[in-house]
Amino acid sequence: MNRLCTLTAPKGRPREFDLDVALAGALRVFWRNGYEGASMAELTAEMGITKPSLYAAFGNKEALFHKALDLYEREKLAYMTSALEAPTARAVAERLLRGALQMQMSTCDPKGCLSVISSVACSAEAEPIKAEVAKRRASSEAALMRRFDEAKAAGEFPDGLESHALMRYLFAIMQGLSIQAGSGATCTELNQLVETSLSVWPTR
Amino acid sequence: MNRLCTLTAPKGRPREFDLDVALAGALRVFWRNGYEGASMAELTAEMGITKPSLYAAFGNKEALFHKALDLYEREKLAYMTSALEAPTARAVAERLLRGALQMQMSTCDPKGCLSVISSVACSAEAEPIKAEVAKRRASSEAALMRRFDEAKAAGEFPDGLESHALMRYLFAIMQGLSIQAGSGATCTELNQLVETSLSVWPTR
DNA sequence: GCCTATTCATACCGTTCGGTATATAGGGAT
DNA sequence: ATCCCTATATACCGAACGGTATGAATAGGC
Repeated sequence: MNRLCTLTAPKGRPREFDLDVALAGALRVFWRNGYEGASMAELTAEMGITKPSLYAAFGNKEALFHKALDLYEREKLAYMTSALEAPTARAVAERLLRGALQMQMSTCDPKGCLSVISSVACSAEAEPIKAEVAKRRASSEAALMRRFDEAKAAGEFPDGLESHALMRYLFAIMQGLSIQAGSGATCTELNQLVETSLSVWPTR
Repeated sequence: MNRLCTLTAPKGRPREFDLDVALAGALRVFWRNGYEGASMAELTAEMGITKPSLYAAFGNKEALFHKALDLYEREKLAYMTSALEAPTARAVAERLLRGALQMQMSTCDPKGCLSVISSVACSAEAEPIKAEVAKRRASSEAALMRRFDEAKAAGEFPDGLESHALMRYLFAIMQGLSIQAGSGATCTELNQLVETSLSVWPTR
């Protein structure tokens, strides 16, 4: 009864596709079209699998979206957590803005930010989707606010400027960046936006 | 053959609903749900008319959306054009930001900005919608840029700060404002965002 | 009163939506 | 070889989608 690997040969017929590859395909579709704009037909086409395979492997459309959102945060939003390690609040902001810019300049990924797209779209059916995205965004906001609280305690901000307000301001710029990227702004224009934001960043 | 008013009694059976009231209802639905998220069933319910009446009066869903977008710009975005008359670039920005804030604080209107919502959502079918919104936004951007060009010529900006870049920066903040308003930010938080943006506005 | 023109209400069109029942194919254990 | 379990492919489900055909209702022009 010596089993060398129980993971690679579980039981019945092995699946013929790669879970990660399929999920990456699903992410692309959700990213391009939003949750409601992504049809099962387009999803299965891009993932290279049939509908029953999709449902067996991922549950349903909403569960698939959650897994795609996990992948998105893990692979595409990694710069956000690492940016928090920068030495000053301004450096954090710079790494966040440049990270967002760099992501939008990728020619192989869809434009815009999946989180922003999903928090906007759309009808009543997608309310749980919006709620989930809001929850995750709140956690990102909390992390950045903690970092800015440190910066404020270190005296990096002008008097009267709350870390909470500055966090919200920085997020607004990044959200605006993704909106503009999604509606056809050029890399030059997005770069101008980042540079302008950095040039007006408050100093004490 | 003296006709006092050819407009009020055209020919056949008079319509039993008010065009403007119905259009206002359509605007609410598009505003809440986006173009694709708005179903004909919800539209007709909110407009208080039946589907054939809708098609006879407005054409089809896309034409109805265009008319609703016209109404939106006329009634809800009027502050944008009037803001351009402010004496300085900073005053223009202040009126734009406070105008956007005031609109988001209305308790009877949906949250977020219809233009932003429509430019994000959603699938391939809605590509002409995105294009139309992009066209209108470009005209708003051009108007603000002309105004900032004047300001730059008047020496209101620091050296190296282009009016184009500042216009894009201000739009980004307003877009971020509408994103945050649409995902449940409180009036206090949105007000903080506006105040912070104004407090860092560049001066020469 | 009758014709014409327009609106209204109902019922329906074909298509697409997310999701599944069913039968077949393929690998591990015995 | 047989059994068991899982993945595959096809074909299908009811519901909702945007849009329309149809006939009754309601006005003006003659």
